[in-house]
Amino acid sequence: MRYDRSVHEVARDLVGATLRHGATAGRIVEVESYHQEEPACHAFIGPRPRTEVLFGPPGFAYVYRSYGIHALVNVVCEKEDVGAAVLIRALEPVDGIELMRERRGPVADRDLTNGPGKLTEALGITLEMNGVDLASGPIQIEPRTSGREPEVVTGTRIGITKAIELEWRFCDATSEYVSRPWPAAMRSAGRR
DNA sequence: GTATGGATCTTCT
DNA sequence: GAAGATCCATACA
Repeated sequence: MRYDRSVHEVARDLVGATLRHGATAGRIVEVESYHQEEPACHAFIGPRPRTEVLFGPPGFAYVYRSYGIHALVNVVCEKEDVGAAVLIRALEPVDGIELMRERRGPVADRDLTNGPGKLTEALGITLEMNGVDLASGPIQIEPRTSGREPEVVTGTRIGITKAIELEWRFCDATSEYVSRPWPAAMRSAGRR
């Protein structure tokens, strides 16, 4: 997978790919793209110590702390010095499901990885992995080569207060593991 | 089923 | 001091 191109193209291609860390892996079913041109992106205000990875070369992991509690994982895209990344928001468990259950505690299987903070906990991805190389590091991404074809649908991003009009959320409509139900417009169009 | 508040930390005002 | 790319427990319908 090449990451030195439009963050939105990469986001679409990541739906259906596999995110792997150690013995655990999941099929990516929901992502969002962020770009320094819009205010919801951490890179909007320019490079800061916390966000320097966003401005580094593509193909690296940007892991940061959200709401003081959770680790969220992103894939850095576009060329160096451009701050853009794809946030991984939900997975379907594929490998190491027992280990995920141990890490996540007593929750339903559906809740193992259907949120950005949940999937990092289930896969054991921590803040220490900020800046690791996805081509050689502990976190790997395997492009979809066979198996189920995702039905990619787009919508507005979730959990933000700025640039909420941009439809930069990409989901697999065939998956039960998206983090939230579809926006009303999608449901009324006949999707689930 | 929806609604609300707490946990906890980095960054900015 | 406040807000944020969140999750969970609890309360109520």
